[in-house]
Amino acid sequence: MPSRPPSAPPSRQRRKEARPQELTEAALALFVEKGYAATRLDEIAARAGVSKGTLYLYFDSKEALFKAVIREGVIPAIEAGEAMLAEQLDDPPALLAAFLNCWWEDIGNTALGGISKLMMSEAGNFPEVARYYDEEVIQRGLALLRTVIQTGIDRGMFRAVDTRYIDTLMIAPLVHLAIWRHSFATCCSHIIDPRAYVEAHIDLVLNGLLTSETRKDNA
Amino acid sequence: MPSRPPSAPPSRQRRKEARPQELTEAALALFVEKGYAATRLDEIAARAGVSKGTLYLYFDSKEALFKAVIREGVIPAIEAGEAMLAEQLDDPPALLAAFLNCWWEDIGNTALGGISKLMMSEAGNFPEVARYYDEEVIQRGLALLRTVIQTGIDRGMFRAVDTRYIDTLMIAPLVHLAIWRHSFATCCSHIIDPRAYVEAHIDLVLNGLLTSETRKDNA
DNA sequence: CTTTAATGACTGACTAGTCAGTTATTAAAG
DNA sequence: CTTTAATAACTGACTAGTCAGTCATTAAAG
Repeated sequence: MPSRPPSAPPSRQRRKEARPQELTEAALALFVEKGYAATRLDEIAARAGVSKGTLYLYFDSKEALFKAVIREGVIPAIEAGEAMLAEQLDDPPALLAAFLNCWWEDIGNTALGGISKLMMSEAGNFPEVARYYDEEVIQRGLALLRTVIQTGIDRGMFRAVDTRYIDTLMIAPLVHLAIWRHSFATCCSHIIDPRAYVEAHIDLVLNGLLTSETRKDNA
Repeated sequence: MPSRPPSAPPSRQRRKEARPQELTEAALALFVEKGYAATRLDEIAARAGVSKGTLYLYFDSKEALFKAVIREGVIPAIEAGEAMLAEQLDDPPALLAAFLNCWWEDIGNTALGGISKLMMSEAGNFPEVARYYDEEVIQRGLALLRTVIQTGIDRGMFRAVDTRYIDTLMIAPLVHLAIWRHSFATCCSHIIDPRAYVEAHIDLVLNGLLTSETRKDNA
């Protein structure tokens, strides 16, 4: 065994840098699958390829690990949402469709979709985390949606619907699908094609929002 | 101890008849609030006003209790759904609106709404129960919805939308609200007015389904 | 290059506490 | 007295969290 590789350490067992993320990833998967209380720390450690003791080198407690899982998973979600905000508001219907499509592709269809289920399940057991999640993720995301729809209404392209809950109504079927895939989908046959589902949803709500003048009927 | 009270036993401690339901009610409330694994049998028994030992007189195990909670809660749901089927199909739009309203009032807004959350959370841990619930509740309910919508399409009142997931899309926002009220609603301010929410949903999807000829625009 | 010392990531056996499930006992009802 | 609903103390399995020790790696010394 001569000289060490110049730059990259080849296959080490020590991964101080990577460990926390490996652990939170493993924890997320298991928390989503089995729930917080039913997941043992030994399992999480094993899935991450370390021992339970190692887990405690990076996280003070099971609860601290849970919080880290949420916070770490949520930061990309916020960033993804804010990135979408950067788009122009020139064409509200197209922007709404794009927003819903992107939400599914970048959030619902990724590990973040599992966080939706996890938070719904555990909100009651972790009120502080739930409040954080509500304020930093849900309310922010809904505000983006509301802006798009309000613009559409202001420009006379969308009907003057009740705007109090229209944002929630837009996203609910997508969240529902994300949750479904982490619950019943794992044990029941009834398979859903996400693409077709999202497309059908967008078709439905766009036609529900558009005024009779703006919509191009296909009936 | 002379003669007993003529008709009603006044205040007994023994309630063989009523116990099972009292226990499943208590269990449902706690399972929904905290999740299955995080709920202790002592708590359930205490909430039902008995000791843990008594619980074992009526249910063999925690899992058996869980199954009883679901089965007992689900029977009324099936019956309520089937009752709605009995209605005529004369006016699909009105029937769809009635169905969604009734679902919220009779299911989402009752203890059954909690079962939605519970099953979503625990489906992975109880695959057999999930399959039972899927077949006996979800699929049956969706079939009813699909019938209504298909009739509307056949009669030219609804657009010829993709019917594969339209049933799920109709009910998803209501299930979402039911789950929300048993999760984030318990710890986050953001209050939702169910009536207005359901009404806004019906308005949106009816306008999304109706053809341009049939819909009366309010824009 | 080889040896020695130091480091710290990692381990797994252990402790303390929790909780599902059991059972010996009590007491009410017939 | 017998039967049965109910209890409360008990047990054993399981798991969150701890800690004394291991070992791969690095760096200094010879």
